[in-house]
Amino acid sequence: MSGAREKIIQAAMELFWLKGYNSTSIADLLSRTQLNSGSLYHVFPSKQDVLIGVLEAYRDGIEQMLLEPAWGQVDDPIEKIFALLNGYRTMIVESECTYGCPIGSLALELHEPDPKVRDLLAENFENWTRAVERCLTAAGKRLPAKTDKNALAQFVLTAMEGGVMQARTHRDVSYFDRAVKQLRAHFELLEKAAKAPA
Amino acid sequence: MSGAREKIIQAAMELFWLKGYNSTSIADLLSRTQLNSGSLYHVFPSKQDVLIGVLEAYRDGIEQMLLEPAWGQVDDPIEKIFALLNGYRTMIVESECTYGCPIGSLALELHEPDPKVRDLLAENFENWTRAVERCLTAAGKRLPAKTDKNALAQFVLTAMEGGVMQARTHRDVSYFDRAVKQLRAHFELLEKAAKAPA
DNA sequence: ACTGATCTTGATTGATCGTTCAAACAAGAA
DNA sequence: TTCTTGTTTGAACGATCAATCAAGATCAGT
Repeated sequence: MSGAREKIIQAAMELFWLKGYNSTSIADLLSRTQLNSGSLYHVFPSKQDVLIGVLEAYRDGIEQMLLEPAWGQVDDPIEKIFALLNGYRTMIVESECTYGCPIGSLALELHEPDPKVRDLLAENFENWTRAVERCLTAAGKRLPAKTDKNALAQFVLTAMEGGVMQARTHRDVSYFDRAVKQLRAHFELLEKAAKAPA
Repeated sequence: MSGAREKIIQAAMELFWLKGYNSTSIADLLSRTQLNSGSLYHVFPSKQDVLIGVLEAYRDGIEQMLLEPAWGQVDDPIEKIFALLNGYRTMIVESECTYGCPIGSLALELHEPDPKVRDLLAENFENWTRAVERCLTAAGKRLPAKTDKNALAQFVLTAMEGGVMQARTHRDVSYFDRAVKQLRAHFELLEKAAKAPA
């Protein structure tokens, strides 16, 4: 019964997010968790296994860590999507525009990831878009019938990742806000098109 | 008259793109350029100065490296935008879906960049969006008069970066294609709205 | 040929990296 | 007690990192 694994995962989630994977050393993890190297390597055979643990934690925690907080008091399915984006906006502001999506940052930092790692990154993205896609399906006839909901859900992720990237690069939330505003405009055009079909 | 500087920049552009900044060692640069460490440090005081040189090279080369090749035989201003995106598509395919935007990858990899580095990253993004914005301006009345052309240009970058990120994560161009398709749909809705104002 | 500035050589530095492992420790079963 | 099994300790390892620098080479100007 050692809480070592949880302690390490928690510290690694924060450090990988703050400094990235390559720039986080085992020594960083040890000093943060107050463990010895042997204990860490008893639980995780290698640094990459810590990364895998972190990605699994994000994957398994998307509901309670991300969706539930954002959707607390939102019912409208399309507003749920923008509530989710607004959750990211909050994190950007709270971090003084240094926030980066943990998954997106890792996806770009790791240039030749192990298949297992790449699969977990993809799985995280998929769970995210699937959640958005459920909202789109719930929106029903407010969107044109021919709408490719999977592609549109991916587009929401695209807008989020691109917006986060630019906001951090410029250290200015307004870059994120403009991306969301454009996405909002796109949704309004879609809703208008659904009402008055050509 | 030493071509050392150019040799290093060229090698660094490729290596930073392939492996990232942190994972590219000075030794990598030396073996690639067949130089000795002293020569490199004679030209660049530190590794970060190599990065700065690379970012300046991207900034100064955007016309001939990126825009001219993509716009060779395209006149229509809106098609120019999609020709630019198609250029990225080509690079994704040619790299077997390992392509990452050099600037975007660096922007996410460097978590606490020197102000000079951050400014250069931002400058690169700005030049890119400015080029797109010129296309939007050239499109004139095909877009609604109230269109925020700066925000829309940023949105094109957003779509590109997000699409590239997902295509690489999934090792599948179709993720990029879907992002472009959604952007295309957005432009078509805008053009339609411009013709028949509410 | 001489001088001074510029550039190159490559062995070397100290720090830090991920990882290992023999030894010590803890706790339950026999 | 004694044996077993699981866990922790932390010094140490070899590799690699960015960076240094005294010494030598090269070149232009005189």
